[in-house]
Parts: sequence; C-alpha cells; structure tokens
Amino acid sequence: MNHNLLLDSIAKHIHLDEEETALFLSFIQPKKVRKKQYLLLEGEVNRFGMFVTSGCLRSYNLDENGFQYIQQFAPEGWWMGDMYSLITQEPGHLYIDALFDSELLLISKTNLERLYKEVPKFNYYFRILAEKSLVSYQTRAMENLRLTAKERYEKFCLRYPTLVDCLSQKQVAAYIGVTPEFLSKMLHSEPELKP
Amino acid sequence: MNHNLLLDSIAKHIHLDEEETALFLSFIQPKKVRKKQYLLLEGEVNRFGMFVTSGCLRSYNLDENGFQYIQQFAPEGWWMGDMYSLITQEPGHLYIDALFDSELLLISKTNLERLYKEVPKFNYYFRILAEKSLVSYQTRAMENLRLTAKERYEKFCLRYPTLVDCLSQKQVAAYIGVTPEFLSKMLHSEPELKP
DNA sequence: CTGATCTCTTAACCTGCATTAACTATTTTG
DNA sequence: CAAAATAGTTAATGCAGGTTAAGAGATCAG
Repeated sequence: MNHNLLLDSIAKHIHLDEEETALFLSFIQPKKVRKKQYLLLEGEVNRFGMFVTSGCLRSYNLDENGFQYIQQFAPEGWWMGDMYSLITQEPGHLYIDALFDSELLLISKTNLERLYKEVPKFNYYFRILAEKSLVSYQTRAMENLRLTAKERYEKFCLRYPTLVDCLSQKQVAAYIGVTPEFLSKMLHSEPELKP
Repeated sequence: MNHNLLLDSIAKHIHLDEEETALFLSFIQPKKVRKKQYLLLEGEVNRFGMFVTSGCLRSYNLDENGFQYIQQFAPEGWWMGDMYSLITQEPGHLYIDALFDSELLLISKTNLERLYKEVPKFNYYFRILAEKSLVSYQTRAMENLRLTAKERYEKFCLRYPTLVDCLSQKQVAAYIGVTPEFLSKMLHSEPELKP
C-alpha cells in the first residue's frame, strides 16, 4: 500500500522521527473500495478518519424528497469523514461513498486519540487542517447565500479544475445546490461557462 | 479586567499550571469598544484573535450593492476573528464591529505563535475549537442551500435564543440571507414564527 | 425638543430557479 | 449484444424571495 502521499502531507507541517512514523503507520489500515460502495450511511457512527490515496470519495446529505446535497468531494490526497460524528461518536447525518474505485488509509477514532496522546504534535497537524477547512466552509456558507447559481458554478470550476471534467453534471449540480435541469439549461444558454 | 471567562473556557479542555497561566495572561491585552466601533475593515490584515468578555461583536461581508452578509455573531464567551486573514496574514474580506459596547481580550498573532511554541497543549485547545466551529459551518453551508428562508429563521431562533430578541430584524435578515422586507413579510404572514 | 437618520411595514411587480414531464443519449448490467 | 438504468436536454408552468417605492414608527444627535 502507498503511504507516501499521506506521509508527505504530514511532513509539510510536522517532522516525525522513525519511531513516530512507525507508530503512526501501525495505527493505519488500508482499504480498497469499488465505485458506488458506501463507507458511511446516515444514522451510523463514523469510527474512522479516511485519507484518499487514489480515486475519489463524496459526502452528502439527503433531504426528505431524496435530493442530494454534496458537502465534499475528496480526491487523492484529501481527508474525508463526518466530522460531527467523528468528534462526538454520535450517529451522523452524512452518507459517504466512492465516485470511482478508490484506495484509502483508515485511522480509527481510538487510534487517533492514542496518536494525540503519544505524539502530541499531531494536534498541530490536525489543528492546521481543521483551520484551513474551517476557512473554506466559512467562505462557502457565505457564498451559498450571496452568489447566484452561475457564480457558484464559476467558483466551483476555478476551485476544482481537475474535478469539474471528471464529474457528471448531476454531481456538480448537487454540489452547487441546483437541479440538474437548471444546470443543463445554464450551460447551454451561457456558452462561456463551458470548458 | 475579567479574564475568568476566558480561563474557564480554556480549563474545560486543558489544564494550565500557574506558570503557564501567567505566561498566557502576559500575552493577553484588554480592550473596550463602543457600539458601532470597527475592529477590522475589509482589506486589512487581522493581527489579533479576539475573545469577547461582554457585549457582542459581528463579522460580515459586503457585496457590490452594499448588502451585508453576516458570518458570525460573537456574544460573551466567544472567539472572533477573520480566520483566513489571521492564518495567512494576508488582507481579509471581513468587517468586524461591535453591536453593543463590548469588552474584549486580545491575543496578537505573534503571541499566539509564541504560545503554541511554549505551551504546545494550546494546539489541543484550538484544535478542538476549530473542529467544533468547522462542524457548525459545514452544517450552515449545507442548510443555506437546502432550507427555505423560513426554515433558516427557525434554526436561527433555536440556535441563538438569547440573540434573537436583542438583535434587530435587519441583523437577523442579514444572517439568514434574506432582505429585511422579506423577513418582515414572513413574520407577519406566519405568526407562529414570532416569540 | 426637533430634525435627521434608521428600522419596520405594506404592496405591486419581477426574476431565478424549481417542478413536471417527455424525450434522447449514454452507461451499466445480465 | 440487448435491455435496463442513468444522465442529459428542452420546454411549460409556478413560486420563493428580490426589487422598488412610499409611508410610519423608532432612535439618535445637535
């Protein structure tokens, strides 16, 4: 299994010696999933932090009409999880599944807590990640009120240029919060939006 | 000045001995602000984390039409800042001002970095805060797409019961992302929403 | 106390996006 | 490879919430 992507991501923020690296790796387990396979269902407790080494995961809410609202795409090099459920160990509200065949590295909540205790500088690493992620959700929360569907689509293309051309329009629509019908209409009536 | 509120907030998550407490307090400076006074303008670098010991702050974006979108209210016991600017020390996009006369405790970016170095367990404290805040912005980002104005208003009343009756309708409208005219109409046509 | 500045209300009209439905193109599965 | 399922297109209709405007209370500053 390929741990390098994960170790590199960590090395950008903290230095681990050999012993710490070995301990960390002993806490990690690999997992392969096929396209469409679920990793978490609404109402379940999220017991693993998931790091994507290949492929792409997706997390979303379902509303009462069965409409999907995508919270996050996690391509290669990203962490994924239901933060609420992972923190509280209460049942969460997210579904997590794989958009393509994917390879993951999992760390259980138990091992994560052990890691914080035995290698406290992981508090630094995950503090930095949480802060960056916080900024991007703050921005998105405001943009979801302030911007039109067209503007949200443009931001999405700028922010995720690699994703936008491997995802179906339906997925993009569920991320920016419009119906697939409206996105289709928008792309045809405003040709400058197309790649 | 009253540091107790802040020390209590910290004590809920980490234990500081006397020396650490003294060092922390030496990094903190008090500040009083009057109603409507600005603490940060769009385009400025945010050089202080701000903890509110009395009163209430507010952070917001302005769009090109001068419409305000409120990101956060910070009553007593809350931290406030422009996270993006505080992390990067680049010019930010938020205005921060006081809704009422308020008392604050400030920690400069420089002292915050010293604090992380000299008392590493502050990484734990601020990681926990960042993670909780992250969860609430993830939720809000999704709700801003998924919920109607009426539902957003109801959530706001549930989540900030003390705020809702000391704020003007205009402030609440700018938080839930509707015009004051529409909120007024909603409250009159749906009497069950009123307190 | 008074004019000026805000906040709230009401109402007419407008628009961005949802809904529904029917059809076509593409992908998945047996 | 055929059948079924899924994704995308187009168009008619509807509605949540915006815009504009104008007046009525409030609150504030001189």
